[in-house]
Amino acid sequence: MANRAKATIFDIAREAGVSKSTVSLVLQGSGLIRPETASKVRKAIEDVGYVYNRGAANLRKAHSNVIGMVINDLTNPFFAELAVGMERVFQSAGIVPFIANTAENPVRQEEVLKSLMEQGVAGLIVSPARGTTPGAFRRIETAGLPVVFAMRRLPESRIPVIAPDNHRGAYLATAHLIGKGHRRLVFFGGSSDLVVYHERLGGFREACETQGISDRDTLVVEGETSRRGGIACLETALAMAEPPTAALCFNDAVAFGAMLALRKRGLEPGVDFAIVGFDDVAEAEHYMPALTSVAVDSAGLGERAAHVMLKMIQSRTTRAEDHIGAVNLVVRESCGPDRRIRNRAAGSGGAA
Amino acid sequence: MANRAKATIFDIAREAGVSKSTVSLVLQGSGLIRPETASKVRKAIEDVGYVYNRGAANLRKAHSNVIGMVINDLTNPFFAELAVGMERVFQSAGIVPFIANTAENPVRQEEVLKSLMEQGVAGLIVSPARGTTPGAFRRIETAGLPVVFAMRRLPESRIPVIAPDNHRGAYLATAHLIGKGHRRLVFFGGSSDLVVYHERLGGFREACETQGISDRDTLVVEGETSRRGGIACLETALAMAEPPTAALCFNDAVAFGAMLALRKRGLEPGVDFAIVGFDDVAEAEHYMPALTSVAVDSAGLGERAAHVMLKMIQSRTTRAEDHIGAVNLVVRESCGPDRRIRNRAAGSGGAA
DNA sequence: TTGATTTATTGGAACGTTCCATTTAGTAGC
DNA sequence: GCTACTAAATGGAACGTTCCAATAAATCAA
Repeated sequence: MANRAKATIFDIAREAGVSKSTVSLVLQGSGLIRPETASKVRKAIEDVGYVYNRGAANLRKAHSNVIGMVINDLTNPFFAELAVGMERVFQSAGIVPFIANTAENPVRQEEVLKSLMEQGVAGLIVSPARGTTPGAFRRIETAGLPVVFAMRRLPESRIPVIAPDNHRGAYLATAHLIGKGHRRLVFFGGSSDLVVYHERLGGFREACETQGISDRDTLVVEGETSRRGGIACLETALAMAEPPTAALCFNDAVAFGAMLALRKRGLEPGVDFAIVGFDDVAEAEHYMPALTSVAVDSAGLGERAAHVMLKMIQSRTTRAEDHIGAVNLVVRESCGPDRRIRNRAAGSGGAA
Repeated sequence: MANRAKATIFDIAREAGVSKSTVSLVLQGSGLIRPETASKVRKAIEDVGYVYNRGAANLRKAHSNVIGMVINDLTNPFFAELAVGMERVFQSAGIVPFIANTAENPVRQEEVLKSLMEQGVAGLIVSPARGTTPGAFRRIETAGLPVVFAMRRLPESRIPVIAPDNHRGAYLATAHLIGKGHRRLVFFGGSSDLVVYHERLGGFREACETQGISDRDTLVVEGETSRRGGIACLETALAMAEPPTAALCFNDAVAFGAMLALRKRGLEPGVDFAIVGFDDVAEAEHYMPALTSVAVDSAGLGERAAHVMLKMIQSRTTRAEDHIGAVNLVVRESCGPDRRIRNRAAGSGGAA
């Protein structure tokens, strides 16, 4: 069985006593060949341990069946979820997604994109690394390859974007805190080189304005988007003269960090200080106390992105509509009312 | 710029006024071409927006520069870490790893492996899905493609394995619990269709035997390897007539679940009941209480697996030594001594 | 000057497939 | 028995590279 040199359709042809063209037809599941011939060929394929050479095929065929998925941080379950969502729909479309991780490194991203293109992918779904230069996708665009951005967008690009409604999510969360009676609010974590940051911060600010919280009572503490960053943010905030009583965090990791830091100081999250997260990762529900967070349905967005990509490939276009996914605030235990001014609050739905 | 039909080396050749062979040589960085000619060619490449067709190249070249990484569950940060470790070393070797997720589904795994082979990968690093049939890798083996298993092994396979020393890890953890004075121990989570399960359970059992804990005082509760599974395990264990006082959990997720369930019953993990996890994911350190766990260094194992693969490719072999990675127990706060029999314990290192 | 040697460049065949146009065999109509 | 058609199978060219052997140009030794 299985010679050293790998088998080709010619070997199969010889084995089955037909021509290479017939083998090719069988491989493609053409209805033109007689069933008996087909099964004879299929047996030969099995016997010689043949493996299809897609590279050779793509030389003649219009499009390949692989699409590339470029993710900025696979170790963040939030993005991993996104990838998994995409995979679900591609799988049922007979497309194989290859995932590559850029580890938030634009140089690495460049390499990965290049490699994916050379491999002849039919399309690209990208969650761009922080610090991606505006021109990074020019090559790809001029090559006419369909691309969609997921979760993140680039400042001035015309590439379609699939992302959650960050502004609204932040607005809802902030409004909730204000409704609970909080009057001194802080936004924790993130940094301004991310478009998402501005979107979320924008929602936070709008809610404050709308609901009559003055600028002097809102605070913004930038920081790493990690547990560690959250810890640092909380320390900073509580060191202030008139510290805030509630925080909207850039994401759940920051929120977990903040809660940790509260505990360390003997404060109880949700009682002594209200915390709201963003993304609603699986862990949020199981935390102690369970974290109130803005659910963005990343798997759903992944599916959406995959569908958009499928449609783009099918209609051979490189344009598509943006899709802003609905978000909703999942209220759990991490954000009770402001204890010190409980009486002042007209309070919408106020269990402690 | 950039015509519709994609540019080939012929287009570049015309543009630069040289032959296709010269262009090919430049592309490969051959030292044979005059520097001025080379830069002329490079300019042309830039001008026409050329993208290299690796499929065509692989038709003639011996080996491709992509290796496939097949992961059973990308949403588990533990495996994501593994992937990231591998990526680090491949990157510096000029190899592009494509990651594919099987979502613990053997059928999906089959598809993914097939696709990767068709793509002409140079090798495969696989963390096999639960329930993988013994024959699943026969095709690949007869094709002479180098494969290494990471983290998990298949019952009777000759494919090299890179994995942590599960037995020893479990032994260490169990011995630690016994040293703390616990006499009724339980093993939480996992199921017997995983080789890893038997390894870890084996370490647990050996420690119990060696240290004189009778079979009657040890308990095994199978369950999902998730938070949910951990919750269920704890409920089962505490419902018993003479419940255990300490648990070794199959992995950290199970441990988190168990701690959650303890809290729900008003019991304090680490004080009223000792919990040890396995894997030492990032979260373990930040939990409340911080989780004692067996650190396996998954990123390090990933790097190791990548190195082994590199060596296999280089020496054109399909054999390699197994590598069992060192583990160590990271003691934190989740496993104090048995309160009820504190006096009986000779106790090695016994802060509550 | 001539032949030998080195340096730079080139054309052609090959890689494993698909697709098209053609051939061959089989069936129906008359 | 002939033509007209359909169904099944086939050979050849093409896809975009790499590699090898061959050429052309430049340099050197005598």
